[in-house]
Amino acid sequence: MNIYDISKQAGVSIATVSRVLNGSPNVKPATRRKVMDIIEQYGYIPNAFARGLGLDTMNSIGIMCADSSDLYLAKAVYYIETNLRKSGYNCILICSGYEHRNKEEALSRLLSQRVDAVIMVGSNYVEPEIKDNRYIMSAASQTPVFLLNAELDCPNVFCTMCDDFKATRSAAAALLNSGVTDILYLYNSRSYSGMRKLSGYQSAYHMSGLPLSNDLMQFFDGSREDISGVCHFLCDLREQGLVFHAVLAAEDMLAVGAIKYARINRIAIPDELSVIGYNNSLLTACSDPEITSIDNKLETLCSQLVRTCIGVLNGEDMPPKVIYSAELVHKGTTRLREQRQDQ
Amino acid sequence: MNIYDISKQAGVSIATVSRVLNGSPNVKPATRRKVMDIIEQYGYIPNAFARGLGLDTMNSIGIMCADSSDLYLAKAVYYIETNLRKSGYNCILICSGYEHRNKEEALSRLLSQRVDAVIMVGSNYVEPEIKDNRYIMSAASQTPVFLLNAELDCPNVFCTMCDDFKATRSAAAALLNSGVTDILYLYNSRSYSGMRKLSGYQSAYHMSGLPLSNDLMQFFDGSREDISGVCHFLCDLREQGLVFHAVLAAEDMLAVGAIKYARINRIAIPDELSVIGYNNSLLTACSDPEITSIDNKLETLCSQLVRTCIGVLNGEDMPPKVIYSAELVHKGTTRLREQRQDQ
DNA sequence: GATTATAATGTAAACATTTACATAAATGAG
DNA sequence: CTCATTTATGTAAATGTTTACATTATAATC
Repeated sequence: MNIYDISKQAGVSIATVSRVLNGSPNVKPATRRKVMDIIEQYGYIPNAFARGLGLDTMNSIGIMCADSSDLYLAKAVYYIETNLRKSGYNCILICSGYEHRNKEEALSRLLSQRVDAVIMVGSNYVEPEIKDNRYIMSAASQTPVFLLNAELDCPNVFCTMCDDFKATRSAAAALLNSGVTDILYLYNSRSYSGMRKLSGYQSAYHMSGLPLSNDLMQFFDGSREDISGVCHFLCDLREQGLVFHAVLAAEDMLAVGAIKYARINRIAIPDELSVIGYNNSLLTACSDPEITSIDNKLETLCSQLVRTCIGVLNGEDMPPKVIYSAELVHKGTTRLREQRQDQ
Repeated sequence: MNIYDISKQAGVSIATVSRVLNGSPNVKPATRRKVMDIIEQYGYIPNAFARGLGLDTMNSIGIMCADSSDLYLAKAVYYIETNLRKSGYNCILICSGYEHRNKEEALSRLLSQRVDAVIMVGSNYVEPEIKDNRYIMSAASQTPVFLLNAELDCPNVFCTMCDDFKATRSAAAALLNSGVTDILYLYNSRSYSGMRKLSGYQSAYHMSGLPLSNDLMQFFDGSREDISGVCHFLCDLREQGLVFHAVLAAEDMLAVGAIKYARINRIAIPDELSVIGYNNSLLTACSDPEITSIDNKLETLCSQLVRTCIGVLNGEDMPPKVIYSAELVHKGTTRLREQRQDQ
């Protein structure tokens, strides 16, 4: 069943059928009705591949993320897909994993599918080393690339992100202001944005004039689901004599691990230990007490990213970088003085 | 840049270029090398739409799920995508939401994209009423449909599922055996599988000969992220005088809510209240104590589903229904007697 | 009613592949 | 060296749309 069959049945040319199908205004209402009836009657669905060939697009957009089962990334994918679909786009999803080789492969796969755009979800797609981002720049020369939570200065690459530096600095400063001077910074990613967060933390110490020991910056090298691993990691640090009265975590799951650590060691929260997470995800609500966390406005970011994307695809002039501010959401694991808006 | 350009540069016909591209064995090694060189040199990527038109497939498979930001569904999508990609398929993801109308729309959207198969992720796609499943059956007449965690007897529909009935019955029976006779069954979905779980619970009471009050089966009508809503819901029940010494939850988030409820009311877990979740997700590890939960082998289910799918697409004869058994994973919120394997 | 402008429809080319079939080249057997 | 067989390559049709351009029908103007 193709457009010729329909045209024959309806007694019109294929051009007219095509026009009806595409809602062209230049069709006599009676003709439109006649054609529509035949289409309905036969349950005809136009061939999307032929359409793609003719128009050089199937209105599909590639979404890459390292691991869509990650709570945060999954939410991002959800928001992005939902927004794109409203504008008539379909999403091809690829979970690339965290290894460079696989990211590269995933990207080229999307390009060979001739997607209209590529959206890279997650800060892990941009590495601190420029040469590691070549593959993105090269892709961008063919197809516009949109980065969520990452920054890359390159033509045809559009970034939508939160100011992680400022957010982390602000959170650390709030802790320092409240009198906690030994904040353990716990992180699990050395991505561009991971390093920005770390810098924010360091900057808060700088600004306060307090000394910062390297021991207070700890990298947890484990799975993103291994909460008890985080807990043990902290227990080990404590046994090694490290003293800290706050944990500032680069991800909520690390903060959850810190809560467990505190409970095991009978450390009172927030009196003896403050904990701040990052992302303000569902995990913060599972814990008891609920975890103070930095909310980086994922939903806002995603809808802005999609807006930028649609704009670019419509040929509009769009800003290459949009930056939002994150917000510290106060819950039960901190007792901070009035939040100071630091510029 | 198309196949003609390449053929001209390489001094061969387009058929030969096509053969090289598709790894046909009937190409002289020297020719292959020559063509490959030109392809590399020009960075030629074959047009996927034209290929799709010629072959009537773009090797893409539609994945529908209600909400890919749901922890459990996100994991399923991840496993399925990863497995499909290994076999060379791309995934078009649509988050349909939970409403019938939108599910229907999502499905027809996938069909009009001419996917090779549709995978419906989540028990919510099959409703207890047969007429509500017409849209699936109708789709199946065009394209094979694969259901995860749902059951529908219809040609060209293939189900991969866990025996939720047995799993829930078994968990309830274990609680009853351990001496807890007032188990609150807490659920938040009336999907087919949701009702199967409920039946399992009821069956355990039946088998034990104990009476079962309707008040012990409670439907929580709220968001899947509203943990404190669950907590309040339980507090209200308690205030209304409902007595229960165990909560058997149809989803982990409900169990987390139960933990919060217990903490607020200073109810000791597991001594005064046992809690069992469902899915054995990350949430069970966030809670303290960690939550005993029914693990329905999501990873196994997903890889089996994909195996079935690939088999069907390869024209092999595949079983229309594959059922696995779930497993109760004992953690800190129960103290059960030796687990009895009930058939 | 003729002329012009506009609206509706049709024709045919273009999009870039795959593949059945035809043909040419290479290899092997006698 | 010839003929048969296998291997390699080429030709042309088929896939199902969209759309520029051509043509015809309709409406508007005088």
